Amino acid sequence: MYSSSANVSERQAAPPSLAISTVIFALRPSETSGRPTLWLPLVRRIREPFKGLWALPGGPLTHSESLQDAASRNLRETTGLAPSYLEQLYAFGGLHRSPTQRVVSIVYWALVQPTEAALADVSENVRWFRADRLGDLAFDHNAIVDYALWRLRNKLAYGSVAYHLLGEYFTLAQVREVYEAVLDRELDPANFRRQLRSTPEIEETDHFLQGGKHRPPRLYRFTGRPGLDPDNRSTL
Amino acid sequence: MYSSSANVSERQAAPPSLAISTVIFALRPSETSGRPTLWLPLVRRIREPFKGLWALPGGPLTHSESLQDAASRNLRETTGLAPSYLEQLYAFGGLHRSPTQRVVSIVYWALVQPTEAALADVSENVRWFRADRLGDLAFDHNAIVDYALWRLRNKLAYGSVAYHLLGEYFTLAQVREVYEAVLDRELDPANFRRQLRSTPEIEETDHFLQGGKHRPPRLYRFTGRPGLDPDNRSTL
DNA sequence: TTAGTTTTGGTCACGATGACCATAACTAAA
DNA sequence: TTTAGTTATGGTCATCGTGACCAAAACTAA
Repeated sequence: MYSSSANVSERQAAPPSLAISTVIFALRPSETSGRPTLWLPLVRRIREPFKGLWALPGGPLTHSESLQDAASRNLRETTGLAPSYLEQLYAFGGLHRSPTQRVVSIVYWALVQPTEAALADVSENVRWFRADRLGDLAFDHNAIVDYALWRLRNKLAYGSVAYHLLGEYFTLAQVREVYEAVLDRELDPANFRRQLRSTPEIEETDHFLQGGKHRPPRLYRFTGRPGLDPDNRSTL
Repeated sequence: MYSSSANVSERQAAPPSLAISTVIFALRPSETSGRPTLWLPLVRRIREPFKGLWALPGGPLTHSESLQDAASRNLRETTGLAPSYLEQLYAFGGLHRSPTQRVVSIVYWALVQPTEAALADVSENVRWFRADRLGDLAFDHNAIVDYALWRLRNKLAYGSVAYHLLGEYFTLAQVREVYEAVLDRELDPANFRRQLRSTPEIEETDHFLQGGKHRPPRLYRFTGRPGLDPDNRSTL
């Protein structure tokens, strides 16, 4: 995907190549505490440059698909996942991102629900990592993940994006755990509850989560629509 | 720039071409009311497609420059302007943006100060338009400008971007006029003043604006730095 | 029956905000 | 020189959202 058989002079003349990558977030229980934590899938590079290192899923842009379609396809092909949320993150085009070739990467970020994430393909060259323990990645992918995390935290604090990391029905405590995992700080249950109950996009249901160890919490559902990206504006 | 001499089959095989465009905002006094208003420069297309229509300044990405450098150069070449603020807006990659060729445009948006804007080149093929009276533009550039306006309003309400549309020294009323022009609603002078005086990035000076018709207002200056784009993170 | 934990509802002080009033300070006209 | 007009500036007041905190309700497990 990033490789080329052209020689140096031909590369100088050729336009920068265009690639699509995606940062995919999902919640998984921590091995230690069991509390939900942010994870993301990476693929191992099987060619130079950075052969053997882990990298974001990505690939070239096919001629017949839009940017968002390319990101969605890429996500499906590498991990078998269908995202519940997909948004463009940034176009990275620094001159020395790849040592062998000038590459401009248009990066998307996605959220997948835990039921989906459980079905994700895992193989020798595809593995999930905790978002806060990635190690050194190929290219500038560490900086890209950092920026994606920054965006996720922003969207979480401001917008209504947490529900795309959960199933259709959820308890308020589950939403709170998402916030606590992403923002990395504890939130007061009563105050958090008050805020969510004042947002019209959160709908109370008549069902309760059974089987817990304590008082059964009420189940809620999210009735809002995603934001207003240029890609998604046609549907409004 | 968007043209190609390749035939249909060659275009199918070729990768999508990559272009940089910029949405450039500046304040100019309205012809009618004299109050500051948002304007932006457009260039007339001299080739098909959309020959004769107005379009955003743009061009191809040179091999030896970063995305931001390309946007900056493009801005300078078409309008002679140096921006005081420059940020990536979005990568537009719909399949049918151009009828003759698949083009992916990475769009930046910029703010220029009024002293700069007064020096801007104007010619037969470069003209300034009021942002709210553009008419039909080439390609999907109307949608791009709409999105840029949305971003500008967001950054204005949240971040500290208004000062890049003003000179080094400004009165609080001038800042308020920027907000009123961009957000298109009147703001209470006393309340607006209270807010600005509570932001540490606004510094009071010992000078006053002379020559007005009424009580001379105090001059302030902005001491903050722009945000934290991926492009600008290295400088932090 | 009791202890332990979570869910849920409530109070309170505080800061930010919008609506509104009043005075200060300057220009321009009378 | 006086006066009217306009902006700049300072202030009050009610309201709302928020964080800190308390307490009862509801369920499980011992």
